[in-house]
Amino acid sequence: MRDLGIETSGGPTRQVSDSIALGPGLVLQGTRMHFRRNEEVFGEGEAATYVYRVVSGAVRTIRFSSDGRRQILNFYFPGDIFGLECGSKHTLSAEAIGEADLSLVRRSLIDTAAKQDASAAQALIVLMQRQLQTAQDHALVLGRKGAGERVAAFLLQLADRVTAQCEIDLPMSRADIADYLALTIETVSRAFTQMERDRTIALPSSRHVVVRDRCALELLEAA
Amino acid sequence: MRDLGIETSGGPTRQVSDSIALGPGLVLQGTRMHFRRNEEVFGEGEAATYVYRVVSGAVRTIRFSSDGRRQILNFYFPGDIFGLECGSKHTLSAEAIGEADLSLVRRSLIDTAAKQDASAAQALIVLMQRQLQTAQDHALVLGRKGAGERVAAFLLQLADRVTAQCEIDLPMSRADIADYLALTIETVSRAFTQMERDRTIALPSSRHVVVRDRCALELLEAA
DNA sequence: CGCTCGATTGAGCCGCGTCAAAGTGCGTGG
DNA sequence: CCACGCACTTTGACGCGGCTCAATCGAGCG
Repeated sequence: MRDLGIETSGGPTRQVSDSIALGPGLVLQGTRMHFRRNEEVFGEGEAATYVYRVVSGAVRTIRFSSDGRRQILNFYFPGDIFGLECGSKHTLSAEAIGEADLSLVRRSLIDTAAKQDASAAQALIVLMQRQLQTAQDHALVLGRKGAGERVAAFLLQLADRVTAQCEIDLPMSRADIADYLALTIETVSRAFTQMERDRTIALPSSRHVVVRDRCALELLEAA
Repeated sequence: MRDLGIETSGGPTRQVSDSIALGPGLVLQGTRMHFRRNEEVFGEGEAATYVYRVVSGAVRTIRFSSDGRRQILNFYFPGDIFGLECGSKHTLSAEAIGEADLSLVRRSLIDTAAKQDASAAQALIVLMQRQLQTAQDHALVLGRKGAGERVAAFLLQLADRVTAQCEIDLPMSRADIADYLALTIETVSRAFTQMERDRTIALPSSRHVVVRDRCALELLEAA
């Protein structure tokens, strides 16, 4: 893991105080850090010292299968919390997709808070439950959907997380989408092209998607 | 959900007191219940009133995709705890695979215990973490492995959970295995047959697997 | 003995991966 | 400002792995 720059003040990355809301009335002080494009936040096997909250940008969590192929397990966007998905050691790695600002809180602080405040512990459990739910949804997509349906599900999922419900700015590349959906970049690209042909979406640029017919997309997902 | 038979004493199913260890020195009283083959333990959308521990037999958790295809998310064996994977409502259903004895504990009791005892809350979080880890492993298998590798991974996973490291009694049908691995029964069957031809396993009967060459199995899984 | 349900085996097909070649956008340097 | 290079995306041709459909087999049970 790169130097977190918390003990060493005055590093090149600006450090702004930030906070993570854990429970009602319980807010933990965090340290803000900047990560560059494709920079690793933490790696598989490392000690899980911090929990992270996305302030700006986006983060992907990765695991590699034994033959070296990459599987993206989840994407995290501003407001999302990640890094608590494991015990003492990380079982996956996390990378900034583009330039990203994260807020860090020591796990030890969180554990202490959870011990003293039942509502904090409850909030932690709810966070874990949401993560588990997401992982199971993902398994369902990977197990039971075809290529077009996977891409449709992905777009709908993003659309629900974004303010402008029908304009999606993709922070990630086709390769990232492919590795998340367990497809190839070619298949993802073809799915986008097909949807554009069907007037379901518009693609003003490869990273900008306009949902023109949400119903058609939902129909596609269900297929 | 079927009548839990807890308020109504003297039902047809025998009720034996049992317990669930939540933390060091913290054990919750549970009620033992018997479930028949393919009987539903709880259903998607129902209120999540209980947490369950497998005493004997095996349980599968299920979700259906929008087109009606079944995905098995996990199998639970004696000692395993399930039913805490969601908030107030179940987002999946659970069924007994064969005859099964389960120990039930009210969630309200667990929540109370977690509020009063920090180590209990910690134990809950560890349980959730393990579930999350399992779900992510599953996603990796579904996303990145071929048919033979999936079946190999499945057998190795079972072998590690069973006392006799190389003799596996499968409580579930080929259909269950197929729906867990997101394959068809035919493909699962062919994978078994292939492994038998390669002398990697022996199949004295369709539900009984003998691992003859664990290394070959591990090699297959990694493929 | 014959029925039924689950498992196995075979033949053929189709969706997605693989390989290869353009096409596009953007930053860099002349 | 334009030329170039690089990374990313798109598009096409083709092959293969796993799904579909169908028949057979085997075990448990009335």
